[in-house]
Amino acid sequence: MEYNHKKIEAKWQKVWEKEKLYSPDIKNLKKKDKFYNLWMFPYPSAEGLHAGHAFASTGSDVIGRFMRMNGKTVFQPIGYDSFGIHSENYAIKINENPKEVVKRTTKHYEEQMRSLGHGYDWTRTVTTSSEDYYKWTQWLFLKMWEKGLAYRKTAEVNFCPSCKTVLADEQVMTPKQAGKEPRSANGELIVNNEDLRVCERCGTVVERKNLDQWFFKITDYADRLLNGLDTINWSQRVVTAQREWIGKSEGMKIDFKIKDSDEIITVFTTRPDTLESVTFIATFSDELEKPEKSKEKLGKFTGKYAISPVDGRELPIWETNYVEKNYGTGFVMGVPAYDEHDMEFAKKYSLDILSNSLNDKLWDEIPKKKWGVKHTNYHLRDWLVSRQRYWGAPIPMIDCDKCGWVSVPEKDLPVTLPDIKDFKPEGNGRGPLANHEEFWKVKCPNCNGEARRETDVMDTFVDSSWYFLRYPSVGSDTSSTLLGGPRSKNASASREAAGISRLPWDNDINKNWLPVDLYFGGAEHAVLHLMYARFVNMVMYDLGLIDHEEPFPKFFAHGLMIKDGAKMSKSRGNVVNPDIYIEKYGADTLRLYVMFLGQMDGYPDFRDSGIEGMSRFLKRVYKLFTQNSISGSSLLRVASQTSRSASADLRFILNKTIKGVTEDIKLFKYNTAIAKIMEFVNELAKYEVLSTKYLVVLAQLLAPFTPHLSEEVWREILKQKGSVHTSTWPTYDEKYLHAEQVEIVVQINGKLRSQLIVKNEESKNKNKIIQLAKQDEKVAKWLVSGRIKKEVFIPGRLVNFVV
RNA sequence: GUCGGAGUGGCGAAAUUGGUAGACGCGCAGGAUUUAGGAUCCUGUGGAGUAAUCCUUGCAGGUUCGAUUCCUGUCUCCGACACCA
Repeated sequence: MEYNHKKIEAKWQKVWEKEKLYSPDIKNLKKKDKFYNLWMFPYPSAEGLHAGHAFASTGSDVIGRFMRMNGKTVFQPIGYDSFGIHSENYAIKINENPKEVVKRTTKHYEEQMRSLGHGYDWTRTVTTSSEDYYKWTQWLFLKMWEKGLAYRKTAEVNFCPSCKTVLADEQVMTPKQAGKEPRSANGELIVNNEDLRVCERCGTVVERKNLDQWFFKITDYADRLLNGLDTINWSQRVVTAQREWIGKSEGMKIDFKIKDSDEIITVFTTRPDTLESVTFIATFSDELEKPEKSKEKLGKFTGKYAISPVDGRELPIWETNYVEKNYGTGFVMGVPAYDEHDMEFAKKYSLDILSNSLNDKLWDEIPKKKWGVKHTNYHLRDWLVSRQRYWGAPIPMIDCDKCGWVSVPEKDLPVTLPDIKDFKPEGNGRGPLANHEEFWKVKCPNCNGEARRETDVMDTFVDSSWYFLRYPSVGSDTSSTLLGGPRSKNASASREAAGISRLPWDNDINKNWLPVDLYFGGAEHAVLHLMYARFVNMVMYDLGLIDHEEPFPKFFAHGLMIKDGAKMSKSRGNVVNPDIYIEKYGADTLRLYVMFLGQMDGYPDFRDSGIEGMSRFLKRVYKLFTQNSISGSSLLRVASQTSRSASADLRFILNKTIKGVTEDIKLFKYNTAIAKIMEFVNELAKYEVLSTKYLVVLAQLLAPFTPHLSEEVWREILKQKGSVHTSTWPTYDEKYLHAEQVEIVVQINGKLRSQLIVKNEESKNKNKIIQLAKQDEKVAKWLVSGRIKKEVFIPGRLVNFVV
């Protein structure tokens, strides 16, 4: 019997779907039994999934299957982050409407993800660009507005000249961080400059523009976002990244009077204890050249002086290129003696340098004498959410000459994104919808007067900030019931008509299923999606709409797959298409291979020769099952060994393997878990006839990694009841965890000289072992020349003679 | 610059209260089978040496009976933040 992966995989994928194996009964649940297993949903790109996605998503699937076999009710949903710039940019490139493109790409993604054999609940998917989803994204905006967390202001913002839209601070990074070659506005490559700030999506150098934009007040949540980090179990590097992005620094705002004027300027400092050594005041300048790395500091004296509140000294005020306009107050007190930047500047412009001793008392004195107040400053800025693009959720706001900005009433949602042909961004500061009067010309919901609808759409990261709250309720008729209200569809429809407040999720369902038990995803979202989602979740919590403050108590940051020494990307041409390998070797082989490559949080390099080895392994495994068709007895006939007590040996190996594999999976150490399964298989292969119990366990241990093959042998060969995936994970017995015989290492001066094979019980007997060791030929040779100064004995492990 | 993480065979990697370095796999070599190739199976495989033995976890030291593991210094690579006051 040959291992026919195509037949086996297609067969069980159908059966599982028919049996609803991965669609839990969402409403009947004991909370302690649930396991909400979430993988960051992908945006459906035109190229389709690559092997890197397979690596990450399989890592998530393995733990889901493991938890299911450990008695949990597992809910593992999947969806598409299909709204936004990433999808739209591609549509523009091929000159097609994004709506049409997304239809195609999501279909392709679904086929690919199904072919990988992941245990997704396909009855509950989410597509952020569908109307029944984005109306709730708009609803979210309304909640932000009602709570005073959405506001409009003119600010200097980042503008991508290629994407022709503004970007949030988090979406602007160095080319390296973005993984892009930097380009100028006209598309030319820029070489040798690591310090540029580019668009996260396209790598184009961003411009700064003063524009009127919509923001979410995430800074109101800075402290809670920071403190919450202590309560969650996340990969350390992500916590650190988020902490640094929030960038809390505690200090003071201190006022300085300006000489011969009523004006007052305020500086922010974290070192009020240096106040007595201030010699100048520095501020930003719009004219001076923006600094680049190691560029020298420039300054221009303003002619004005500030007065030191401590001693009345006159401090020259300088415009400089090293003070940030958008950080603190825009004014810095120059303390050359205690700050290297100030020192550099002071030296260059021959400013005074004063090094009075530090004065800790100033922390109390300054507020007392009303010179200043305690102040905490954050690096985090408010989240700029408007985009001058087409492919996103229209911002549900209306601008009325009489009433000002008025929100669209909830009952009027969604504000439907119209089908238009001219969806390309123009870069004039307004989105494509601004060209469509039929879209923006509306009556004011307040006064019924002439008004204009907002024509910007929302940032993609708003779409993805709440999708995990939606999944469990998808497909339930109750998904849009009143908060705590009756569940009947009619009742909810009539209330909907009446415009009564509703929720995007079923509250009863969400109470049971949230928060997410394990969130699996890439670390590149540390300060983007992961922070936005926490923020939105906290707002929902404050509104009393959910009852958990942190959406992801546990987050695992997986690594990134590498090919030929570089991150997979289309531009490098090193993208590995999993379809080819699934076709040739099967999903199980691919899954097992990518899990075996290296650590889940590492950077494994994909190789063709490696997957062939894995294919050989699975063929051997399959053969092991088909050849050993059931002895029924627990006795073994040994094929290639003349071993003493084969049955006891195998029992020891069995228990050791179960223990090791179980512990490794819990720690996401899939590579070593698989290595242990391989050792087990190598051991089993030595026997001609095997008791079923070993094969049953083998099928189970493999099940999270190779779900199809395991199911095939479980049901068809081992004739077990039900699915292997709902079977109970094997347990081990401590009493079988010691081998009959153990090896004792004998060292002379710490160097390995011999090994003794002894009975397990004897291995802990110091006198006996030392005596045996001394008698050993190889050891004796080393002992003749010297006198034993010391004998070190580690029970069951080693003897070391110091001579 | 600051703060993290890492450096182990030809390759991907294992190994932590300090106790056989290189598990598992790839690759390679030899053999069996085959008309041949492929596939499969068996054996070997860190380096040097006929061997005894010596050397080997980036480098240099230290602690210890014993160090990939702990300490000091140093180099390299990767990541986060970066003129943040």
